[in-house]
Amino acid sequence: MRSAPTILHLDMDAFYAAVEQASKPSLRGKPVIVGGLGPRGVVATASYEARRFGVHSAMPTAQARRLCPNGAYLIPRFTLYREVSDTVMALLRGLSPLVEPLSLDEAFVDLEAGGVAFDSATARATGEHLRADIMAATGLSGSVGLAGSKMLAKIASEEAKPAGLLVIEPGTERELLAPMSVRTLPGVGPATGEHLRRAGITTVGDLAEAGEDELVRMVGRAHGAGLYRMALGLDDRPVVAERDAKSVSVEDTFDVDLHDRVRIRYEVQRLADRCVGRLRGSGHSGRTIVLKVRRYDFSTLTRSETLRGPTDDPVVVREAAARLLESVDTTGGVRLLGVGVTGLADYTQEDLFAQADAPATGEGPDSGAAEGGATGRGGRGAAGTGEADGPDGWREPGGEAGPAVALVPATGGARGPEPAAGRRWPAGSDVRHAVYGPGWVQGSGVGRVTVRFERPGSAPGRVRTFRLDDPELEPSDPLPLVGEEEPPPVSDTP
DNA sequence: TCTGGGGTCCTTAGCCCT
DNA sequence: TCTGAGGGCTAAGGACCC
Repeated sequence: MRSAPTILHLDMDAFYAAVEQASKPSLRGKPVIVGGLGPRGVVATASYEARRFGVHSAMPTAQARRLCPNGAYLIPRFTLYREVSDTVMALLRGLSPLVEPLSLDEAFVDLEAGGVAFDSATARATGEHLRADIMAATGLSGSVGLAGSKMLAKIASEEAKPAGLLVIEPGTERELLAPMSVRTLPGVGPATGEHLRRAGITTVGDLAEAGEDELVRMVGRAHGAGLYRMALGLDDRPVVAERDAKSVSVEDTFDVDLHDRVRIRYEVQRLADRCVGRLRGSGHSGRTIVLKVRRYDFSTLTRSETLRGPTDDPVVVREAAARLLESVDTTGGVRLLGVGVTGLADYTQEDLFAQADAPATGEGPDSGAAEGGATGRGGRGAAGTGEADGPDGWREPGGEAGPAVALVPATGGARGPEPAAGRRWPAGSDVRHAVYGPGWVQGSGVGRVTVRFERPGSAPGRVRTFRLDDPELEPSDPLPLVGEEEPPPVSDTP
């Protein structure tokens, strides 16, 4: 705990939705919902306009549509979010070498280590400059919290939202925390919150009063002791710039529960390959293979197997995952499958034992192809190709995700034939038309795709509709949010 | 109404070894 | 030599976070 508020927490406001509004002028001031658009999708981020309708993160998209039927529903574009995030993180690293990113839109900064702030006044000035710099560089607003510890800085930025800055002066924290809900504290979710509520503990002040022994008795040793310290405003965790990954995993939820055992086996193999692709991409190998199965009733079970040594061999991971699957009863149906690797080694090493006795397998999906497609099915499935998954797991619109488009029946994944229409146009994805220039897909279906032609710096643009296979229309990369010159006005006739 | 994806950390329990 | 305590490892599940 420091004597000056020199730990800064930055939280970008409704980040994904704000990026979409910045890049699509017609959406500014309108409810925008970014997330999974399939039947089992959930909301990743809702703009503040959408939140007024009661839409919030983690809500099923179907429910959001009922609450806010006129909102714009878009799939996430992680390539763009990552670019914007890189710009923001670079600004933070200009303040201090000690920057700890928590996600694309959040980070801690140790201002003291950067030598830019040693007291309240300089810390506040630094935070205000930062907000202005982020706005200038990205056109987006972020909220800043400043305090003497990470926990308090994070609480401060939450209180400052949206587009604000709050400093918690050391010495005032207990008084400030006391009336707040226990749910304000990091690590207190629905389960712990309910547990505490049943014991009559609803505020941080109640927690402090309960005492450490009582809390340890209620929620366990580590959690109880940590909770008590947080209730007193004590938190001495340092800002850590580099964090080693501890596990790598991939999972898919299917639009329709899978029943066919052959298909389930095939999906597990695909996931194993994707997982290895990610594992190799990160320069790791791992020793423990984990299979995750969520059944029709949402009950989730995991099975794991630890190998003699770390591996990044797709055959080894595939076979381990297949063995684990054999111990799982899937007769009621499966809504999610996942494959993960833990016990990571920070180097890649051949697993000679396993390779020596591992015959290459090539089991295909040739039966059981009639069941539902994954919400975000990857079309390639080859190991080592790398993945376009975002850090929050949403798949990029690479022409594969897009339930806003007429869904093509699953045809057995990597080996299936191309969809009849040839191309898919996920809502929100970037396109370029030979005549009209850059735009984005507003929606598609029944053989047509509707495109709005506008760009980050332009006025709201016009909408046009094309055939799905229009040769003049093609997917394109996102345009930068700021710094692009306004293009000449587009002629109204082709 | 029906609940994503990728992580981390903690707890509990069984087993083996010292 | 037997027994118990305790540590390390593995497996499974749960809570939480963004």
